[in-house]
This record gives sequence, C-alpha cells and structure tokens, in this order.
Amino acid sequence: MAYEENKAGLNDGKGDAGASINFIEAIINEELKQGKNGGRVHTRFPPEPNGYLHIGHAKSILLNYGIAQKYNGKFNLRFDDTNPTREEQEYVDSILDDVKWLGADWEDRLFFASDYFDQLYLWAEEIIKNGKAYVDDQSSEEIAAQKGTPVKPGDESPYRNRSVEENLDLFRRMKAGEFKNGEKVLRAKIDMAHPNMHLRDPLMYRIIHAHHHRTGDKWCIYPMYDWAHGESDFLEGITHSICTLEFEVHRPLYNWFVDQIQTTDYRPRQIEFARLNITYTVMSKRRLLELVSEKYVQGWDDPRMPTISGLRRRGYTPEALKLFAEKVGVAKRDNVIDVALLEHSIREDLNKKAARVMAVLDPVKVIIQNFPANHIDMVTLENNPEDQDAGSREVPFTREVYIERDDFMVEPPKKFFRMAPGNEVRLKGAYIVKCVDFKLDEQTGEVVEIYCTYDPDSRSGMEGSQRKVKGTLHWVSASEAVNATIRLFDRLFKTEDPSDVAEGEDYKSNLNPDSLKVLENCKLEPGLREAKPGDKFQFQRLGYFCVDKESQADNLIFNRTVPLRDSWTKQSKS
RNA sequence: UGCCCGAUGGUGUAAUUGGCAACACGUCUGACUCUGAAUCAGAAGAGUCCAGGUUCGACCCCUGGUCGGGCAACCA
Repeated sequence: MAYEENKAGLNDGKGDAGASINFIEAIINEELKQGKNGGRVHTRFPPEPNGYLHIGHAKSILLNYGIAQKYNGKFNLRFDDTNPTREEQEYVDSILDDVKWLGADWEDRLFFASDYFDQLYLWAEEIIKNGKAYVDDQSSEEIAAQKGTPVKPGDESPYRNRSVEENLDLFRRMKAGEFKNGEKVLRAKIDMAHPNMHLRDPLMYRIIHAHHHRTGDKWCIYPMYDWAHGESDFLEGITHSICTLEFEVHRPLYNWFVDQIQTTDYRPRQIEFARLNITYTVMSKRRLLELVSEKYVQGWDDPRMPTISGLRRRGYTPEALKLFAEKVGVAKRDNVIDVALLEHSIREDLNKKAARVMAVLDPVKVIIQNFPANHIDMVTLENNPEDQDAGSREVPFTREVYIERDDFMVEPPKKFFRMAPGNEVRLKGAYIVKCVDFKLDEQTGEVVEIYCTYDPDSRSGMEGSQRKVKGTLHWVSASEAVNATIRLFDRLFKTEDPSDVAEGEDYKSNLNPDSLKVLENCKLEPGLREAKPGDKFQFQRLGYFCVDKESQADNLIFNRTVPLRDSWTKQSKS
C-alpha cells in the first residue's frame, strides 16, 4: 500500500525529494508485495549501554522508528547488554532519556538481551545436541592463531570433535561456574576454512565471572553479539534488523544462527546502511569517551559534543534532528555530511518557533543627548514575525542604551549600514538616531561612549518612522538591562576531517582551542530575567540561544545554539 | 593474496519494468526587509569512476579493470 502511495507521489512529476524512498524502503516494499512475514514490519534499536548516544544513533533511531510508523508497524527498544564488564546503568538511563526525547515511542516494548539468557542457553544446548557446537579448552591466543587470516584458511581446534555428551557436560559445568574466565568457550561448528572469517567456528559463549546490571550473579557465561543478536530479533518478531555497514560480513552468521532455531517461515532480515559522518566532528564511541574522560570537554552533554544530550543542551530540538535525518538520507556508500546541513536544520526549526528578543553580547554605551534623563519609554516589539500568534511585548527604552561594539565604526567601509559618525540608524522598535560624536579610551583607542541625537517623530509606528534608514540595530536599555553569561560554541575541531593528522599525532591535535568562548556581563532585555533552563530564543541579528541547565535567576547562563546566517561578515572579510 | 560492499555537481540523496540526470545543503546574483536573518526570484556547477559489450536508446543490464571502505576482539 505504501508502495502505491509512493508511486503516486513520484508520478506528480515534481521530483519532490520527500516522496522518494530509500533502498531499505524499496526492499520492504518488495517483500510486502511478496507477502513476507505476513506483511508485518517490526524494527528495533539495539544500543549497547556502554556510552552515550550520538547523532549517528539518532539517525538510526529515527530511521527505525520512522519505518515502523510509515508501515504501520512496531518499534522496539532493546539493550544489547551481553557484556557485563563494560556496561553500566548510567548509560541505560541516558539512552532511555535520549530515545524518549527524540520521540521514538517503544510503547511497552522495552527489552534487554539479558531477558533472553535462559532461552539462549536452552537453544545452545539444542545446537550442541545437533552436533553444531562444541566446547573449546584453548586460550584466546591459541584460538586466534588458528583462525587464519583473511587470505589464509584457519585450522581446526583439537577439541572440535568432542562427543555431544562431553560438550553438553562441559557446557553445563561452564554455566555452573566450575571454570575460570577464559578457561573454556562454546563455539559454533561451521567451517574453519570459510572465506568469511566470521564463519570460522565463531564463539557463542565465554566465561565472565562478573556482576551484570540486570541479572546480577545468576550467570557466569555470557553470549557473544552474533549469537545473541539475531536470536533476540527472532524472539521479538523483528522483521527488519537494520544496522551499520560493518556488520555486513556478519550477516551470513546472523542467518546461520537463525537457521538453527527457526521453526516457521518467519525470518528477521538484517539490512545494513552507511553510518553517519559529519565534518569537523568525531563520532566513534571510543573517541567521544576519550574526550570526556580526559576532560577535553566538560562531560557527555557538553554542548560541543555530537551526543544527543550535548545537542539537546546546545539547544537543538528533536524536530531539527528529524529534519536533518531526512535531508541526510539513507544509503550504503560512505558519506561525510557538511556540518552546515545540521546548522541549517536547527535554524529552519527555530526560525518558526523561537521568540525574538534583544541581547547585546559585547556592549558599548550610546547616550542619546536629547532624550530626557530618568524617563522610560515602553516600546512594543513583535515576538516573532514568522508566527502571528506569538504576540508582542513591551521593552523599556531609555536615554542610555547598549549596542553591539561591532555595530559602530569610526571609519566605516563603503557598505557599512550600521552606526558611524554622522550616520542615521534605526534602533529596532524604537527611534531613528544619529551619531554626533564618540569618545575613545586614550590608552587603548577603544570606543568608550557614543553620542547620538534621536528624532522624536521617528518612534516605530509613527509617521516619521516610515523613512528609509539603511541599518537597524538591536539595543538594550542600560539602566533596565539584565546581565547574563553567554557561552559561544564553535566547532570542536579545526579541521574538516579530524583524523587527518601528521605522523605521530592523533585526532586530538586537531581540537579547536577556541571552541568555547565565555562572555560575561552581556546585556539582555529585562523580560529575560524569567527565562528558564531549556527556553530557546532568537537574539535578534545574532543567533539562536537557549538557557543552560546551570542557569539561575540571579546568574543567567545562555548557550549559543547556532549563529544566524551572516552575509555581512562573509562579504566584509572578502 | 581471499571474501563482502560501494562509486551520480563542492556535500548529501533521487532518477519506480532501460527513455538524454532531479531535489536539498552550500556558493553567487537580484528583489524585499524596522533582524545584512527569514522570504521571494534567478544563476553557476555533474553528463553519472574507466574500458568494452547488449540495445533504437544505458546512471540503470553484462564483462573486465580502477579507486574507496569493511572483515583476522573470549567487543558490539
């Protein structure tokens, strides 16, 4: 049915990218046509709780959940917790938060691979009884040495032909805890000479005497990924087991294991797609963990991190991530997405939603000489020109206001539309002012104060405000402003490809030393005093900002999510 | 010297039983603007890795190359 819809959508001749399907959907459409698995579509996201989720996982979550929704199917969340030595409850909690925040709804289907340890064990005994698995006494080194190489076949283990009885006995004793870590393993008996190394008698179980975050001390043998994964999919009725490309060579093994237990014609199918890469970003769990544990960033949710929690704290929305995932698409070829696409996605979302406010990050004082002292003029400003329902607010205008330091130049270049001696500019929502003088610091030559006159008839809304003025500046009343700390983030790495390094160095040598800039005593319009953690705004002419989780009423802290596009600095640099 | 996968503008992704390549981001113009934003209008930019073959016709099918990626954890 979905197939027909897509056909119709594509036949309108518009070439609408949103209507085109990816290769996974093409596969599903084909299977549906053939009536495979009774027309069911059931996907899953299977994180290992050994780290925080990043935007690559977000793509996968959205892909799996999106497919389930599109085909009226189901989506499961399943923790792949088969290795107690590296998995922790903290990670389970963070993953739960992140998936929930993204909006992928697993309903009542939250599972753990460890839920299936009993069933897996029973199946393993069956496989032993069928002569398809054996207990090996060799060390991991010996087994590795026998495995051969991609171009050389492996050798068979001396324990490969033990009797079923002996294997069963040994396996039961492994389970009972009679052996130490590493003393024995259970191996599938497939083919030591297979060109695909994963089929050279892969391990099914190893002995790990460790406390598991869910099963406690019940088990001391734990299933390997390949053995546990497909069977977990099978138990949950998963139809499409979507994973990344590095598992492509595992697929025959995935299928082999399913073959051992399959009883009906239902079969889960593994499909691989290319993982997401983004310019100026590292994405591997190992590297992200290193950045955190070696304190290159302040934590997993540092706003410079590509983790879901980092992006959330940075001010990204789930909708923006969805937009991004759609634009990025799904395919099998290696890809590196321009980080500009991510930034475009959050601007696209926030442009529609974020309330406009005024904030001056690098303030310089403007004194309006002909404006009465001690007078507050409340002016009205639109909250969001993109959203008529957003309403308006009153903002105090006074004789002394702050403007942005780089909105003033003593000797402006030709196309500078902002404030300069003799120039008229509009103070947004208030009056047109003219710069008549300025004062410099004698030591530094820095501008200390700017003197202006205003045109009382030019108040926004009045007749006199109609006249054309090239520049419009944002401003904040000096006496009414509220102070804030503002954190400006830049890309974490200096180079497009952080892995591109000189001999002997690693990606960390490409860290951008200026990725975090903290500005104190920024001036905000007074209404922002009430802003709460997570609130998002557009600081006009500057960018999108959100209130950090560490922010307090008497110590406001904002994070810059992303600056506005800026054709002026681009032009003025060239 | 094996097995598996991939190759389309700068970057991604599309092209539905083969019918002379589309969309998005980015870039560049211009219009509009009380945000140098947004919006709107427009432009440049690939002839689909290469060589053969099949065909009236190939991004698509076949053959052979080239280049890139993955695979040898008691990790997932």
